[in-house]
Amino acid sequence: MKHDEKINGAPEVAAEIKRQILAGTYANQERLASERKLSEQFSCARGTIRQALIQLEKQGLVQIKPGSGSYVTRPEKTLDMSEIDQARPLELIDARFALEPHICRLAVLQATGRDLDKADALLREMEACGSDMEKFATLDTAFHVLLAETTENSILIWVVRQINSVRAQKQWERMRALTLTPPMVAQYNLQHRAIFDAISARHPEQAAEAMKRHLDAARSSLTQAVSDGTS
Amino acid sequence: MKHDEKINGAPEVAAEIKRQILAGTYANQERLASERKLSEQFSCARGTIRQALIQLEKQGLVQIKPGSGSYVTRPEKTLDMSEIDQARPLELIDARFALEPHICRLAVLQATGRDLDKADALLREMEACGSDMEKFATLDTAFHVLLAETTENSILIWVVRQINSVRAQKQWERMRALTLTPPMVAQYNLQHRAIFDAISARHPEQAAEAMKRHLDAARSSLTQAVSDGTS
DNA sequence: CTAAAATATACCAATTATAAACCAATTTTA
DNA sequence: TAAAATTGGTTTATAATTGGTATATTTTAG
Repeated sequence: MKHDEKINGAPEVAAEIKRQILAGTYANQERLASERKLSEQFSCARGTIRQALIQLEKQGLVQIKPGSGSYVTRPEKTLDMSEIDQARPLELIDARFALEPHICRLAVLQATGRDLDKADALLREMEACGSDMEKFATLDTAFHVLLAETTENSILIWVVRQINSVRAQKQWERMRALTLTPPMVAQYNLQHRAIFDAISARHPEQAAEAMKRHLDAARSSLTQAVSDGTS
Repeated sequence: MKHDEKINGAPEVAAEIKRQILAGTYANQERLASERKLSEQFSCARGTIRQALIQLEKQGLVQIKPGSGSYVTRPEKTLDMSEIDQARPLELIDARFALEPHICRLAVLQATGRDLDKADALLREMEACGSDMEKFATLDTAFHVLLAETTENSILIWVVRQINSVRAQKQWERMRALTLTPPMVAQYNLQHRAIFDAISARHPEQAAEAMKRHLDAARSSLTQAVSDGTS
């Protein structure tokens, strides 16, 4: 694989090498090409390569040894927020499958009249927002966060908020545009109402099952959208 | 993907660049194209690009460095652990009740021979660590994190790691001292082994049920320790 | 028609990139 | 073991690029 790519500027070079390292092009502790070779591959001066490598060393991705070379030092898979916000939609669905049914069970045990009133208000808004998909998506997020808040479990509340902060931006708008059709909105409204009714009636397992059906529907529309997009 | 998009007006240009930044087109701290290049891409005058960038700088999305370039300054998502690092033990158990049974189901679908070998090694270490409760606690955490990693779901991995980082804190040491008795360790070892066996046998629901029994035991010992402490 | 916005152009100052040469440490070779 | 080759570390001067600014013209909107 040749790299006669036209990349100008130390930041761009650093980004490219970083991409290669994270993509697994180099093994850990492997010595990458000398600064002079790299300057040829990237068609830039050695000083530019040098600045890029120094930048990468500050990030802890490489270790520069004088007289020897630069070595990849990929310490460990450190998952910070920057990596989970590139999570794939199906990963998110799986995570929600893990969390939200049990959140429903806990919500049944903890829900107050106030909680139910707020949820009911959200549902009415959702059912009334017609073809405004972005508004529906916002309210949908609010509904699921509200369920988490109902549990009064600070960890669950925090996790659901973090996950939904991922969903609130990025390429998820495009995904919503593909999956959030009026019929799906109608189905979601019915399923939300089923969840709400089960919680109101204090039936933990019914609520959990209703949530599973809801997530199943979300997963189906997602996989269908993906298969449609790739066919 | 070329950007010969017909966009007229500084506000529109600013909106488009903002969209690209928020959509993740640019990495954080990445230098975007020079004002002259951007003016070509957007087919507009440099002054228009300039106004757009100045507007974005006021919004804190980019930082303009004279003579250097414009850099994306998307503020790092600060994962504010302050809300959960004082979570009560029972909240943690509930959160794990939500997450880990389903993680077991997913682990059954994803587990490789390597994963099972690593898990088995951890279990043997745990079974061999006798009365070294701190060592057992560390390995126990590693085991549950390993299950999450087996799912290859970056969100679940991240959540479990975050939750376990809470569990590693000081106040939990005292809790472990109260709950981690040799009989409990023996029980946990049996339950861990049951979880492992169910995953090895590719029985999702058995694995999930084994995990529920494990968490039930942890909850029981916790509530008992609390009632003993307060009586 | 008028005023605001966008364009086109030119120039300045700061930063960055380039190229070459030389040093010191390491690795390879004889 | 010693010499040779390679590598990162540094300096220097020069060239290219970039944002900052000003001006005049053209286009657009009211």
